[in-house]
Amino acid sequence: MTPYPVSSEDRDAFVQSLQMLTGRWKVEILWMLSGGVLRFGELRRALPGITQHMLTTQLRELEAHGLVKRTPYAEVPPRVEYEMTDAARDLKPVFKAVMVWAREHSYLLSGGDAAPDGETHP
Amino acid sequence: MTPYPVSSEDRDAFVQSLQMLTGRWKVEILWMLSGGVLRFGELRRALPGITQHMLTTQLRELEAHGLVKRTPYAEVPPRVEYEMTDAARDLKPVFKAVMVWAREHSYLLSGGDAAPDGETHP
DNA sequence: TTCATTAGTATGATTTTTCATATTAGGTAT
DNA sequence: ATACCTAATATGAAAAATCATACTAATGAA
Repeated sequence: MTPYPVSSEDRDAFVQSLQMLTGRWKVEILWMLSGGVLRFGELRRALPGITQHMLTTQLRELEAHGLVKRTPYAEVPPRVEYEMTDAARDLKPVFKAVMVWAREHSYLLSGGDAAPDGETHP
Repeated sequence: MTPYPVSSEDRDAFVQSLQMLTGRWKVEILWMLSGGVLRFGELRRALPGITQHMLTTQLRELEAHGLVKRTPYAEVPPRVEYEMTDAARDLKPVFKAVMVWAREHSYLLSGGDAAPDGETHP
């Protein structure tokens, strides 16, 4: 009915999903957490350059979007553990699809060094 | 070798690919262009709320990233046509993977109305 | 001549995002 | 009592993204 291959509802869902991953450190945080549970300080040390404030806010946003689970312990000094949710783990096919695309079109990415069409260096 | 399921190079490629689609109007522009070639003014009218300046800059960024092709004609008044590139069309599997995820986890998205686990309202 | 049209560019304001630094609470160890 | 440790908050500055408005060039139509 529309000239477009997808509905505008689907487009909106796509935009929303994209926004869950939009943020200076979110993908890197998820990448770290894909290795297992980490506490706040470990995450901080694993992400050189991030400030405490940014780590807190990015984690809170990920948590609000249901991609990260936060577990505080009633201890002193405080201990708070972070881990991926199942929803975040289910993003793997998305990640894979992007990687397939990125490999196919690596010439569009900076830092890489491939030619547009099955071309290798002589 | 690493505790992570993907390499940091893959993570960087993922981040870069994501950034190509990051921008207030980029997905909506691509969505419009998925219906076929459009000239600047048509695109502008099709995107209520966008300013000329934003449309220009978003299109230029998409073009620089190889997702949009720009074809200016030497006419007066000027005519410039925009269309998706093959690379942009190849993003379809990514779009599909995100949609599968979004449907599975629609309770995480705002605007929707599904329950977390195969639950419907009584 | 004057006006209308189109795809921009110029300029500045506003909003959002990110960064930098300091401070806090409350137990534990000394 | 004092210093220490951790996760977090407070505050303000800087940078980036977005928005709002006005202006331009060149030709054809009136």
